[in-house]
Amino acid sequence: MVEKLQKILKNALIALNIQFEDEIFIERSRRPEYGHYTSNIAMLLAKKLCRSPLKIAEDLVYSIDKNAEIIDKVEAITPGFINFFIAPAAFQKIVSEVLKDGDRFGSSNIGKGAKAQVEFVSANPTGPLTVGHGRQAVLGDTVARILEWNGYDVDREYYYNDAGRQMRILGYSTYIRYRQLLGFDDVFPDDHYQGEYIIDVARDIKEKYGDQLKDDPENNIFKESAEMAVFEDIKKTLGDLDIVFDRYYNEKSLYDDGLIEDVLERFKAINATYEKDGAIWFKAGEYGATEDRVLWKSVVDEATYRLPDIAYHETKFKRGYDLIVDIFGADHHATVPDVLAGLQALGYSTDNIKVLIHQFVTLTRGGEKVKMSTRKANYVTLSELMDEVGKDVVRYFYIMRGMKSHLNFDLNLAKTEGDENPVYYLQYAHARIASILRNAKVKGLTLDGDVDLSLLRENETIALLNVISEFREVGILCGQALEPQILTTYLQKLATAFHKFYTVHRVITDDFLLSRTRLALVTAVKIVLANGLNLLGITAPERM
RNA sequence: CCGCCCAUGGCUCAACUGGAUAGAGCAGCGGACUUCUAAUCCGCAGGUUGCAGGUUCGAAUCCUGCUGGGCGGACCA
Repeated sequence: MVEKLQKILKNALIALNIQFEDEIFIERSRRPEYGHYTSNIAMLLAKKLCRSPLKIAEDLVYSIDKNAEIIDKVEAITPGFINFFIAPAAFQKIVSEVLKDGDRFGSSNIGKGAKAQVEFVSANPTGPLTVGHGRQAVLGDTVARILEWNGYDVDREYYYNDAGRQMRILGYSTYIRYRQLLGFDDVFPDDHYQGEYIIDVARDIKEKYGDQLKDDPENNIFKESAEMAVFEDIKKTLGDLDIVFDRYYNEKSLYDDGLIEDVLERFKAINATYEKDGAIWFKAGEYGATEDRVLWKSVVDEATYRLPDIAYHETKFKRGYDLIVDIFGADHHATVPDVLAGLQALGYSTDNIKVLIHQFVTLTRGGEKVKMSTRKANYVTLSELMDEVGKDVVRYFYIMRGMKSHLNFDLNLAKTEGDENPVYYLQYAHARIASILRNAKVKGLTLDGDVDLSLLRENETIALLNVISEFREVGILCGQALEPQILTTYLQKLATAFHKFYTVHRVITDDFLLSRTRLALVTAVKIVLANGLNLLGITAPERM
């Protein structure tokens, strides 16, 4: 639709002999009086042509091909908008398009099969995922789904490090729990991991090894068992959210493959490093970052996290990804310029890296903040949240706000099954249609047979068709902006348009032709709702 | 001290390269179920878009300076 209008305007410009190279901007009108689509092109041209925008708009309207079948009416309005009123027939056609494309309706091929990678969660396996990780998990997976929907070949990747200090603490925490289970009255250090899950791991070790390891805190079994248990738990939680990673990338392999050393040597070779205070610094400032950074420590003979981060990101290029999406929490945003600077130093263009930074989550219960501390046992885990409110609500709540906003996750609201909960509003629309289809079937009414789409002409019906036709644009916009929240806003709009239609018009009546035609309409709505919900990883129920 | 993000009705949030009269939901008040699901719909009320300037035909959106909040600025990740 937009393309057609652009073409119509383009022809009008040519007819008036006006030069305009950029893409002609067409947007949905805000109000019904302004028609269905609007262009501000006359106002953009006003300065260049030194003429009143309204005059230009009027000229354009005059030159527009009135015979174009999709247009009912075109108006030029002060201060210079051109408003298009679309012919009902153009909207009505959308029904058959939806029915034809089915679960692919709205998808696009703007990705053209390019390889994309989305890296997210990337939490080290020291404990269960928290509600904080949840936002990133759902955001990342939804972005991945949206990219797939737009024709990208997407890999989901989880990057982790099981070699650091935190992991040693995890191992030692397990060891102490093990000792305690053996009856020793060891004191559990305050700053160690106090979660229940550690005790379970310790119990398993005790069952297998008895007290053989009681004086062997360095034994890898503690760390490895804990890590394995934690990872199983993380994967299960993610699986419950319908999130499956294609790859878990261990930082350690960067060392094993010699990539850390390799990157460092190349930095040195191009003189991008220098020594100061016994440490090796990277001239990040020369490559777009604000400050130089230490790459190799002097106090201990090891790299800082920045070096493996850079080496890791280089593998993404080497592995042939055309689009690289990183999802970070606000607490990691400071590392972004360093990684980008590193890649630039290595000679890569960072244009194809999109870094999405999301703000934090606060959990509230009845208006009161739920406090969270990672090491203490008093945080709410993602899996507990799932148990409490279910996958659909969790996914929806995480995605319904823009990622730049702080997310207020209201447990009470999430738990209500009533009208306050926005998830059910969408699902209810879908279930309601399913119910209509069941009733139709009982009465022997199916889509087999003639329909007359021109019967779809009441205000509520046209409004509904208009929203359906917007779905493709929304999908593409989401794919470009990588902002899933656009989709939730749209689906609310679609559900509203349907509910309004439903209260005014009956689908199943004695008029067979009209009934079958409306049945086609609501089936189309059902398909679009299901496609949208599926993109969000939310189930589209047949009954509620 | 420096950097990034945020501030929109009582609450939670929208607003698509800067567009027309800033929109929803919840909470409040008043209506609509003998008809395909009332988890719905309709109506009323609610706003100086944090403050002060600037840019222009036009600003919630862009720029500058404040105020208030979140997160960072480690040889922690």
